[in-house]
Amino acid sequence: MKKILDIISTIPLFNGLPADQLEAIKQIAIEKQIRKGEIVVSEGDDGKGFFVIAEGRIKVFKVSAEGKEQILHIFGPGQPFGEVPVFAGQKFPANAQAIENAKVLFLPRAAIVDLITANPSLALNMLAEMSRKLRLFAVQIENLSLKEMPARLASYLIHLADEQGQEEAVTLKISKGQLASILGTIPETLSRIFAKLSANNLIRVEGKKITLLDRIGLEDLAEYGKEAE
Amino acid sequence: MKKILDIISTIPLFNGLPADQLEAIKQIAIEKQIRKGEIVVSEGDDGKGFFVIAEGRIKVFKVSAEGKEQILHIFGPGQPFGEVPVFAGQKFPANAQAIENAKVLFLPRAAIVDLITANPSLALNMLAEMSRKLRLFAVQIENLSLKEMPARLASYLIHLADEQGQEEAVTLKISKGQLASILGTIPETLSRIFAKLSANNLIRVEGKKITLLDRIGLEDLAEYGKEAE
DNA sequence: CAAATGCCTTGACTTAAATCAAAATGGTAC
DNA sequence: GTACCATTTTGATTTAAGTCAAGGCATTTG
Repeated sequence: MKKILDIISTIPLFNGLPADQLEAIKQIAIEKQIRKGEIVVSEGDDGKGFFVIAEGRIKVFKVSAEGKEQILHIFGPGQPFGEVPVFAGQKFPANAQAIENAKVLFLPRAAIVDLITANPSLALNMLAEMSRKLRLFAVQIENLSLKEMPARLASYLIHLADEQGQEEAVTLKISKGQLASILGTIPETLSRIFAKLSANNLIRVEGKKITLLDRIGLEDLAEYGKEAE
Repeated sequence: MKKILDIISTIPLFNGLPADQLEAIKQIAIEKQIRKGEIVVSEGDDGKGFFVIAEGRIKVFKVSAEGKEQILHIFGPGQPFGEVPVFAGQKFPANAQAIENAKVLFLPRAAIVDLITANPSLALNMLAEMSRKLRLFAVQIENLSLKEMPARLASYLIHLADEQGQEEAVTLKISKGQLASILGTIPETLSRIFAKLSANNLIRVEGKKITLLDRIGLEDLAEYGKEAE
């Protein structure tokens, strides 16, 4: 159990802020415990501030009329979410739910706007954060619209390997059902795609551990939507 | 043919800036004429600054290995684009091409960062701009992943009606082929969906003029993916 | 240990949308 | 007016992915 100030000082968004400003953030931050499964915000809620995760993970997602879920992001410790309504409009554009027990800091809108006004480096950090999210969304749109499921899964596995700094094996940190929701499909289909890539000797699946047997083949699949000849 | 300063002073992004700062922007802005069809930036290009449109329209899009296009945005006069690499990473995440003869202002990275640092209101305007884009992307992901084509088209038409302040008839400002690319499909499919909605008396299509015959029915279709009983 | 629950996989079938091909339409140039 | 090019529409077919249903596996819980 860390102190709030320790948490705040390690959050990338607040990098470069002088100590007195970190102290100011501590003063305005409201700590909140969230249990696994709990809804943090619902689409359409008024956004009176945004959140930074201290512990645990939060998924941000949309739901269709039939109940199908599309995950937009999964955020972990140190990451902010829910900034959109702070700066434009006022409603949250999606839902957020804890997928683990979590602790978040809530930063009220007015205070944050003041801080950004007073601290150019905070403004630039925030712009960098939103730019990264825009980039990720652009990739997600590309994947959903222009790639078939096998290519999407291959992309995801490569991305995961890079992220984990692994060459040959990656570990899923989420359930396969949630992976399906990230990739824009359903568990049945994902299961079949896993089976297909395994049959083609591109990967080996052992529970949550995925071994990348043929990195080149996966990259071709991710890029061109079919295996190299 | 307007003067640069006139253009700059009417751009929402620069709202609230003092006259001397507008003058400073004018000094750093580089004017560029772009002919219809010309590529402004390609995915992967180094981003040494971003653009603001003075005249004309620019589409921002991704392309698949097979050549299918997904339009992410179409921007018009007064709108900035290409900010992502200014604040995070340095490569453009997508392509941009003029769909009309256009004039853009290019704002070099270093100068813009200085301006934002010096002007909190510019920082907040920029954050608002990026927040709007994030919101639009979230909607686009929702549409691509969770809605079928008829629902997507219905959503788009309603959105267009709101935007144009029209109750009953909207005018497409783009070709149907490009609309298909916005909606994540191909012209053949879009044409069939138009025919289907027409057959169900939800709309009447006369070239680029679409009459919304049954707003309630369209809203139900957009929301639930089927017509009301 | 057995039962129950959640998660994942497999099978048979349906369906929305893409593909391929061709015709129709509309505007522009000569 | 006729020819040409773009764009859009229509038709026949294929295909990727979703649906529905059932079964397997594993983990937790009484």
